[in-house]
Amino acid sequence: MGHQHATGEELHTTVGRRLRAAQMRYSRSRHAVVEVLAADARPLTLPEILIQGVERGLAQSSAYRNLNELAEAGVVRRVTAGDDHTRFELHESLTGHHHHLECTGCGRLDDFEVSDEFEAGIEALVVSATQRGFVVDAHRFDLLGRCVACAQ
Amino acid sequence: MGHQHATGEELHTTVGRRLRAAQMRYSRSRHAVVEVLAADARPLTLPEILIQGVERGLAQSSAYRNLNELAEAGVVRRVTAGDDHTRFELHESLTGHHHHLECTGCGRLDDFEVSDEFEAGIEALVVSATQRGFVVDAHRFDLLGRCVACAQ
DNA sequence: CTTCCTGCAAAAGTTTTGCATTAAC
DNA sequence: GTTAATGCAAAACTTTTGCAGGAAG
Repeated sequence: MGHQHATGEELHTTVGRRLRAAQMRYSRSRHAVVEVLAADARPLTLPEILIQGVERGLAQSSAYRNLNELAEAGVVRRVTAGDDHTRFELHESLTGHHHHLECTGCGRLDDFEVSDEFEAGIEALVVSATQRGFVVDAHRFDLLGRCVACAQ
Repeated sequence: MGHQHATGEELHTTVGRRLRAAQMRYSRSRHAVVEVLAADARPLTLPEILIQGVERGLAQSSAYRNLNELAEAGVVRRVTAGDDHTRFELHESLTGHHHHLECTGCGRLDDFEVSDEFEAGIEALVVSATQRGFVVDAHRFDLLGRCVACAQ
């Protein structure tokens, strides 16, 4: 939903290609990680990934290792939020550029897309930062508040 | 620089008032934490705070405790970034609203102010999120890239 | 003086790593 | 068959907590 890759097959083909280009194998546990991440349009914590991954034979240490390796290969992106857990989502080159709604109650993040006008406005800020000698690669924009469940 | 409180005395008076209102004491170690945070216009990690704080008799466990308590009292704000360390800065009610430049090389964050037009553009997004049932309290906007030192 | 805060050391929680075994190609 | 990836258990780190002693008001 809202992903650039409509079918899972297409996604796995792309990921497989990208891993092979990095001399990495598309093993069963990496496949499981990608599958779990693709199932939700929001970043997941390691415990969340494990719940669904364990039944596909995914061990905790492999999950951590896979996520780091997949991030290095440009398949996964680390997402840092307000609580103790690092979160992970598929890379924007696979799902499209988006931002997040972060619930300060339960910690949950949901994907959130913004208007093109807003994205264009960011460009002016990039110029300003560049003038300070900062080389801009990306940006992060989140709205913080209460999700539907936590708003009571 | 860019802070609402020009003098340190004014800052400590405000902080002291805010703590007393919360039935908390402005102890020596809380004073040290505030002083260290006020000295830099960027969020600091706990190790960074300790380096300067130790010589003022600041213990690690007290630093963590103070930072959490000061955050609860609205004097300090937790800032989450890309690495393993939580960062802390003075609350925006003391320093003014701002955003951050985050270096993906060394992890450093620096304060960054944006135009009023950009801030106004965020309001439209808040409306959009509200329509999804999300109650917005705040926002976070960071530019990610390489700081002057890491850009080579 | 009474209550809150501190410091130490131990515990808790998340993430990483060493190494023998297994799976991918 | 080779080489890379896995799984287990142990280690490394960051952050929190219990409790006796000390400081703030």
